Amino acid sequence: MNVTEDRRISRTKEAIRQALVSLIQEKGVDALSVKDITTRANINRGTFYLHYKDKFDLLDQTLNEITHDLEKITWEMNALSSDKLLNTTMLSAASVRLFKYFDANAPLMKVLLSIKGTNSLQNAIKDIMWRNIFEQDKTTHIKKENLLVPEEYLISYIISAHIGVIQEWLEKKFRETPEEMADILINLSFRGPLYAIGLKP
Amino acid sequence: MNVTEDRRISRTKEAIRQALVSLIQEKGVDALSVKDITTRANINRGTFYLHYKDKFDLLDQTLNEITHDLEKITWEMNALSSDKLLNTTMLSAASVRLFKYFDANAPLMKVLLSIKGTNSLQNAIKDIMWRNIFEQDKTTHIKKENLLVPEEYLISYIISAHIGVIQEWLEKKFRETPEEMADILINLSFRGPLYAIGLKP
DNA sequence: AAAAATAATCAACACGATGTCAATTAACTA
DNA sequence: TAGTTAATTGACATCGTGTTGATTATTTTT
Repeated sequence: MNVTEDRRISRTKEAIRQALVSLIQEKGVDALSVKDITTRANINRGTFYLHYKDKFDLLDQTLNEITHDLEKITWEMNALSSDKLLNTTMLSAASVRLFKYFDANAPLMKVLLSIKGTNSLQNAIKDIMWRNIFEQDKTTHIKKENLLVPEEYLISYIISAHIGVIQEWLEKKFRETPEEMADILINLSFRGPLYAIGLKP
Repeated sequence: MNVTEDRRISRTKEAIRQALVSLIQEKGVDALSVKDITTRANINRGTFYLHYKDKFDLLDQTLNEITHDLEKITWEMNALSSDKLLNTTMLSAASVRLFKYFDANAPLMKVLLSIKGTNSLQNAIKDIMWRNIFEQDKTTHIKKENLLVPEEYLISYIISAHIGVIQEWLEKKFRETPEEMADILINLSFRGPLYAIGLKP
């Protein structure tokens, strides 16, 4: 078996990806046809179907690639952390790295983040965050018997809050730097939104 | 000018609404055609176009009606509150009322909540919550100069968190009661997620 | 460098959904 | 009951879809 992909395939897929991104920015993901994509990508419409079943399959595969990227990043960041402690410095560094990735792929991330369902980026991020923040061999350990509310709602609350902030950021024309965003997110998470408001001392 | 709508129109729109809801549950909103809807609604396809421009227009108008309902509910709840104080009892009652509405319209709410963009239910809820929680003539007043993080991120964080919990709830087969959900949400909001985890004393 | 393998192109096809229209029928309102 | 308005019907052109078989072009292998 051969590991290297045929160059023609790489080129085609790359062209499709670029067309997808640019067209999403222009007309959104709903009003977007296979024909649009292939025309923009300068490839035959039939070629598209050699690689993807339909538009949704393309989005699915794209989602998988992005998810893989994100997992790789968090994995690498974890490897960097010498001690098994969950400290703010490490978290901040990881956040910056992720925000940079989001920034570089903003148009795609916007669309993928807005898709719900079992096989969504939201869920993928949910899994990644859960693994990296709560299920690690670190000092902070959550005891389920201590939970005041059902686990799933706690997760949804925290993850949705974070994704909401990221989405707000992605929609901006002039975005804060990844470093600033990491600060903001850590502030909100650790001091809490009520503190950030100024209600809690 | 006549205020009462022609009965035929009411019937047609009602049939379309019902067809929309049932079909959304079966095949989702993406794989859903005007033909599907009109067939299920037992009306002529042409009739659909007498009332809506296309599928998205139908979703838009539906969104507007839902938004209107929600605004009416919060308005009524506010009127009930005799004093101008923002107390937990009132908040809880309002939450219960809203959760009941979500419950009764679950299939539709699921879809509408998953739609992003300027004209989305997410944004409508954002506006409503903002008006009702932060901008009222009550004791709690937020001073923008006290904010630790930019206002928009704070809003996104809080609103997204709440919507995330609601969505998690809507996806369940056997849902907690509106009363239980109101408790959960108030617990998360006022004591904070970290407290709910058991990390904060 | 030639041969073998495989990807991309092209043209054509049937199919289904879309949006519109004019003429007709049916139902509602006043 | 008369007048108004909504719904139906059948038809139409248009567009995107997904597939196919034959052909060309490019890449990989030997």
